[in-house]
Amino acid sequence: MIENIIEKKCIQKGLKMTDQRRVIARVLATSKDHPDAEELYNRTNKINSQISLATVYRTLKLFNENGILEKHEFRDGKSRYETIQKDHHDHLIDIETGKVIEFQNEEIEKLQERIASELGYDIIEHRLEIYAIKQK
Amino acid sequence: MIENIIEKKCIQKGLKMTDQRRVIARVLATSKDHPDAEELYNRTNKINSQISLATVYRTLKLFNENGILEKHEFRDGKSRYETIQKDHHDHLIDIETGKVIEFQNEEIEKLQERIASELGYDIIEHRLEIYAIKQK
DNA sequence: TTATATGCAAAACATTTGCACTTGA
DNA sequence: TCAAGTGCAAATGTTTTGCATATAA
Repeated sequence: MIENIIEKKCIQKGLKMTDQRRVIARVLATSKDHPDAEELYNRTNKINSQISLATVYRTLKLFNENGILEKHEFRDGKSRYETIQKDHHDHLIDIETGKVIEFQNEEIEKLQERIASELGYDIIEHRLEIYAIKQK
Repeated sequence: MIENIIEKKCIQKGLKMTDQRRVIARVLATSKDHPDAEELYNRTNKINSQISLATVYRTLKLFNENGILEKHEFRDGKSRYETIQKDHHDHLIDIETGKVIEFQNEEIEKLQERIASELGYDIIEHRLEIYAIKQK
């Protein structure tokens, strides 16, 4: 009985584990990029062709609502997903190749906290995306 | 002949000034919020009911491509527009009310430049959005 | 057993586009 | 005049949903 980190979280949350969810969880756990729904549909179907696109969408939504996945909307019109990591990071997107690079910067995090606090707010989440091109 | 700043920019860029574009430009120039296409359609139609939603979309795209408008995609599924200001700013979105607060922070800008540079990139644009709730 | 999940196809939603007609310069 | 802009309706692309059937617990 091979379990992955996502499946463990599902069980913790009391989510019913169907074959479809197990496969989607496995694909997500082993994806090191930021796939969209269609791409996940393609990847899961190589393992089990009984998974519909609708189920992929429903499962992504469920996992996102349960704090298992992060949903990103970079500027290409489709949502991309990533398993939630221990350490928060932001993204730099190469607008020529679409490549996504992750980075961390504690100082920026703190500055955001300070800005929100000065405006009388508590941060729920934030989004920092840098769209850039390779230096020539 | 009453002109606004947007209309001036259009003329500078050599864009043909139709009645529709003039009305849309006027509405944008006097909007202090971040309206979406449908909302702009409603506002322009109070002035001239001969403007179609398709033309609003086409004009927003045109203005955006010509550096007249900024297009934002906050997390509500529709694009919002704002005239480009002299000084760059980012946004804090009150997720309970939808209110958008603008803020500036030079330090964050510089940190981003440094991060991109260290990764070998030049920034084309960036997006920093803080989603927050009022402190209790 | 039974509430919940699924597949399928249709619907929803914001946005774009083809085409015939109109208009600004 | 005539290239460019417009209105309308149809098309698009992503995501959601209604409903009948299937399944985990």
